[in-house]
Amino acid sequence: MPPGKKVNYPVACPVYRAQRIIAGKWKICLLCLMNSGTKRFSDLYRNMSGITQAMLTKQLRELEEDGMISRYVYPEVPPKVEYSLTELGRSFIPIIQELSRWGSCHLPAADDEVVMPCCNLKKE
Amino acid sequence: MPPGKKVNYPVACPVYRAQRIIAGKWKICLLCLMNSGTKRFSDLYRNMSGITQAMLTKQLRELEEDGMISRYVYPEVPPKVEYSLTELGRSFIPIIQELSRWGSCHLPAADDEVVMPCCNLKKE
DNA sequence: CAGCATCCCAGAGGATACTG
DNA sequence: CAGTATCCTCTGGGATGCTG
Repeated sequence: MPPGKKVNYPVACPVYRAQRIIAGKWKICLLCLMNSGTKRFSDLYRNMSGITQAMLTKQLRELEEDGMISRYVYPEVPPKVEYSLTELGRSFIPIIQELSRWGSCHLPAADDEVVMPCCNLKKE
Repeated sequence: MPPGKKVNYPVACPVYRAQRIIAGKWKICLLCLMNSGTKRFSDLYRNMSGITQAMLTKQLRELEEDGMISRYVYPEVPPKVEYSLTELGRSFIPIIQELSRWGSCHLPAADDEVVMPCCNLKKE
């Protein structure tokens, strides 16, 4: 290997920035669910088994901070909050589909295999 | 949202299987380095600032278990070990490049930005 | 040179209870 | 309904030292 530049701790690299955004345990899942349209908190909660409300809130906040989703609060009682993908969020869906395709082609499937909703859209 | 099936804890899903494989802090970095050809342990170690030998060994073992890289030990003293991408490993490089492109286009770059070697190859 | 063995820690993830 | 607020657990990642 030529002298070249050392690869620094890769946090600042674009690939790693991208990876970090979807690193959360439920992030991809959420993006996939929202890909089919705007969703209420309760919609998401009811359709993800295993997640707690606290965790769901946290993951949603993080996705929002990263600009992947937007949050709209209706001024009502009881509260109503809707989440939807932003442009940025939508632009990431194809990569999720790539990952899914790669995973399906190259790796052994488990018995309890479940395919993310959005990944069934463009399965060639 | 229609009743449909609940999305189970997404560990068994192809996307998540794929994600887990490259989830390690140094995995993508290693794949990128090896993309330019076979590398010795010391090559990798010297070119990644911040990693410890213990950690490097661990990450390499995991990539090997996942079939992403292969390991060849020369029967010599002192030891000489070479690592290289497998077919599977090579097939993942394009996705890394996608991630990099997405990260570069859509996200603010840091000052100390470093781009993974392999990500400069196919930057359109 | 290319590891393995130990010990350690921060933070991601989770359980549970409460509320405007 | 859509959240906070606390507290707890587990594991990915790291530091350090030793060796065939």
